[in-house]
Amino acid sequence: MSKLPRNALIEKLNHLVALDPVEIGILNELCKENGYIPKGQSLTTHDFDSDIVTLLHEGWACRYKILNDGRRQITSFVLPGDLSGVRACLFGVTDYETEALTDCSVANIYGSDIVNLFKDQPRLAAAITWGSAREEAMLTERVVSLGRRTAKERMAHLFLELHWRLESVGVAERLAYELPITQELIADCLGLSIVHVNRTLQAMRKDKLLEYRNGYVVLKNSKKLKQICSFASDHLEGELHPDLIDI
Amino acid sequence: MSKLPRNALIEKLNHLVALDPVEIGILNELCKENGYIPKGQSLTTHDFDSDIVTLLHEGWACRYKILNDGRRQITSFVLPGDLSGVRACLFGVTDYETEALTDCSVANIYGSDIVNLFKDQPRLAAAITWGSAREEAMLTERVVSLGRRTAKERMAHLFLELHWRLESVGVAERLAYELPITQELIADCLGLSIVHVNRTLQAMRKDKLLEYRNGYVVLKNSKKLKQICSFASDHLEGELHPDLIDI
DNA sequence: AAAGTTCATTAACATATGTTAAGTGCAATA
DNA sequence: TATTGCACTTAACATATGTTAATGAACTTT
Repeated sequence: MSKLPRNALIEKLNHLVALDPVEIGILNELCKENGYIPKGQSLTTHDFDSDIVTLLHEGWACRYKILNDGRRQITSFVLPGDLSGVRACLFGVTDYETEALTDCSVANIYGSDIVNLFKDQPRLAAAITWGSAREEAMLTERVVSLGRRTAKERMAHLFLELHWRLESVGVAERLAYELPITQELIADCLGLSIVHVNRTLQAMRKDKLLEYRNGYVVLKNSKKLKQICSFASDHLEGELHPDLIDI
Repeated sequence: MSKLPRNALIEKLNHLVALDPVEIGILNELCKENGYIPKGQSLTTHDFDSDIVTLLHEGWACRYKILNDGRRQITSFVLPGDLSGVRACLFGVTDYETEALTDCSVANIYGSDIVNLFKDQPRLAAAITWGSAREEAMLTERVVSLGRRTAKERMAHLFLELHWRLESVGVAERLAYELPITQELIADCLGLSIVHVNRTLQAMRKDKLLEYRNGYVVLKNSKKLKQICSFASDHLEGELHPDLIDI
């Protein structure tokens, strides 16, 4: 048996439920088929026909929508341990495009295997549902940012959220991480212009809040950053309902 | 046996899966216990202790977050047929407050009954998951609005979305509906100031796009409204994965 | 090494939207 | 009938952020 790639999904779900060896085996079995997606390529599946859910092992992707005149809004970043295409798989609809921002190594999971979890493995199904719930929580936070936070606050929040997420799958250092994207992408995520992202970033540099150069972020003063945007991560934690723990 | 209230949840889920009589029976059984929540009261449950999921039969509520200096962002409106507190029930966390905007009639559902659906009724569990997925889709759309749409476009989108949702549970006329909320709430939903909401609203009135007076909305030119914000509802539809249909 | 790309940076200027504040109308209450 | 209060409206003014455009730095390609 060949060596398994480090499976960030398992690591992530393990925060929620203590997975038993059988469940870990099932997940590893699901993720058997590895794939590679070059930077720039689409990950979107639109219906049941291409019945594949993608698990990101390594790399970055993003979900976005484009308005008819070209304005783009990034709705979320897809990081290691995240699944892409669950909704398309379960319900045959997608409402956004997904694109690889770097070269990505992935696992291709058969949609029907995910579906079968719902029939046979309620604990794992619940854990995956929890992944979706966490994404909903992050979307909620993004709504708050875009609706009511200033540019600086949005920025602080994004950088902290990314750090938190990367840390929870073991891809960040204590106060730093690689951010392999352009300022234009940050702008499209935060609902700002690229020029204003640059301005804001420099102001934050000057204030010794963070460094961000050459695709590498250092949180210089994470306490202050958290104050600025009242960052909280507790709602991204969570635990399984008692009745679902023992099955 | 007393007469059951019209159950908007069943109506909504029925759009996704053709529920069989047994399933309808199960849902009605879940929703047996009726309740009443006066305007202004909180609906939020924060943990497993108050293990209750609320189904809104009649009335309006909203989810929101408040920043430390008082800025408020409404993240979603809760309409008849919507469940409140599913995430708190399954995972013991909430990340927003929920408040009744009008007097509400509800059903109180035991959280553990919802949990049991995951164990015993995969189709119903999937249908409820689909409800969450739909909410995620609406959140995504709100992110796009707040990030990249102008005030007028946001407004058009909100009014169309509300109409679409109310229609899908049979609470709207063909081109009109009751909107029992203030302009301040609309502002907090669209990330605008109350003054600018008023300005925009009047401009849209003058352009014969819509009427909105005395808590009653009339879409005067819904075709134009849809053009303005490129409104689409297909991603709110959806169907169940073939493998889940026959169980 | 020259030419072309892409991304970051800066400056000057434009504008959509926010803020403050005053006034109107209506419904609830006394 | 007077009074209060809340939501809506309007106007004058303020500002955070957008737009356009030019420049520089680092890479790639030829």
